[in-house]
Amino acid sequence: MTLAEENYLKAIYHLEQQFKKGVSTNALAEEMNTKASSATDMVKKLAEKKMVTHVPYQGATLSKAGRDYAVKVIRRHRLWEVFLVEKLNFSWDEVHEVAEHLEHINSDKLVNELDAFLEFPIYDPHGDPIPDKDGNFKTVEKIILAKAEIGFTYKCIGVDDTSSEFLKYLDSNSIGLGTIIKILHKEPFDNSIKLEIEDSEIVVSQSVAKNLYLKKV
Amino acid sequence: MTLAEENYLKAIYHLEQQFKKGVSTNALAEEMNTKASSATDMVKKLAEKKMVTHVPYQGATLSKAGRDYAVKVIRRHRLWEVFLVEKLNFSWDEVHEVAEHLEHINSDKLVNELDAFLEFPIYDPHGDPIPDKDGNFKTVEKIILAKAEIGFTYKCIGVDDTSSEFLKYLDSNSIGLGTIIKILHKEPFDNSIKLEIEDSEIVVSQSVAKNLYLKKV
DNA sequence: ATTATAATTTAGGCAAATCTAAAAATATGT
DNA sequence: ACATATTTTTAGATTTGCCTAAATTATAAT
Ligand SMILES: [Mn+2]
Ligand SMILES: [Mn+2]
Ligand SMILES: [Mn+2]
Ligand SMILES: [Mn+2]
Repeated sequence: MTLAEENYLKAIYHLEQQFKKGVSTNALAEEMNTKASSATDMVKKLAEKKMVTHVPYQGATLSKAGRDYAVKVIRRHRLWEVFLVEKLNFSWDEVHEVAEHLEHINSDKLVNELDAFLEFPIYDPHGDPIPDKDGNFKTVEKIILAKAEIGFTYKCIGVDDTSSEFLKYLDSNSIGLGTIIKILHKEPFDNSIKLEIEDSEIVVSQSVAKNLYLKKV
Repeated sequence: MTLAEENYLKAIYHLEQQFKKGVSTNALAEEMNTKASSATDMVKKLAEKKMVTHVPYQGATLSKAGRDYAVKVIRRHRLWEVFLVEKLNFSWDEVHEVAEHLEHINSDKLVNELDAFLEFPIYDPHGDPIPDKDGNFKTVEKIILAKAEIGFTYKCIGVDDTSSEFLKYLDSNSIGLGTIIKILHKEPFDNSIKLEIEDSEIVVSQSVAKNLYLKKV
């Protein structure tokens, strides 16, 4: 598996969560920051390698082998993110880019020893679950802030967007994993939401509301 | 700098130590396990990027920029080797291959934090010096076992060949960094050498004698 | 000083991953 | 149902790093 193939597998995996059907060429191209024609080429290559099934014009779906491989790359990515934060003083907005490269180093001993060194972490710095050596992980029960109910209290347990910009925004508003958030008001006009965080009130936009994962407490 | 370019720069750097003159195309091709025509192509590319100077038919020489870059990659390589041995339970014969990949991840923060996390090590697991953040490192005073003098006592401080086969051979003969070795006899017939190591005597071949670095004690 | 040998470069091609532009298939709206 | 819009695929190029085979240059031997 080449570096590009691994990145495409991961992208297809993530997109399958959203669009339950086959992953469309356009969606894949957008996720990979390439053109649709490039996505088509790669999907055909992955199909030849039995990593995806591809019905022309109907999108791509991961095979068992493809999903297993994607989970393996995701395991590496998230373990390296933990390493960077826990051991090398990276903040959660700095790890993604570097992990994007580290995830492609293919050595079982490396990954499994890293896992042990980190004492088998279950979540990465963004609240995402880390698959174990056999690819198993618990799916996290979570709702998006946009769908939280007024008057209830939630705990922040994850983010969808892991861009540096979004994470720095959260930092500057004292929002992180574990932060307790009470929903005060939802503004129908622009879908913004007023929150209470540690006795102070803030209003967040719709794009924030769609990228923050919560759990009822 | 691409991955291939970085590997070529490192190879040229290492070959410059031996052949003080320009590095020949054939030597470079052999080091890189490619063909001479490929080496020529890459040398021309590196020359365009001002990383080497290339006089056709006369070999390649690193420029200041090229040497600095090579040292940077070597720093990364050796730091990761220390990490693998010190933190992830790798043995000295397992680290090279993985470090060969890790060395290409280009993040100053990553490398400098790793350096600090490892408490600024000076030598890698094979006794090679680790350049600091500014590319400075002490050259190690060392002689090759083949040139050691009969009757004198030495300390093993490095290896030239870092292949798994050679390092495992050393392990099985209780030779490692720091091992004290007395030269008992040099056999002119096949250039083998009889050594005393911790009260036991062993005979090593010429190829071993050319790959072990010693320091008089 | 030629000639033979060895080293190096050039020429032409290939596979991976990308692109633009054009063609084909699917989806949508009235 | 059919024209239009959108999505997807194909066709043809490009770049990187590698190859083989052939031509060129340098080195060694007589
Ligand atoms: Mn990646
Ligand atoms: Mn993450
Ligand atoms: Mn390398
Ligand atoms: Mn080493």
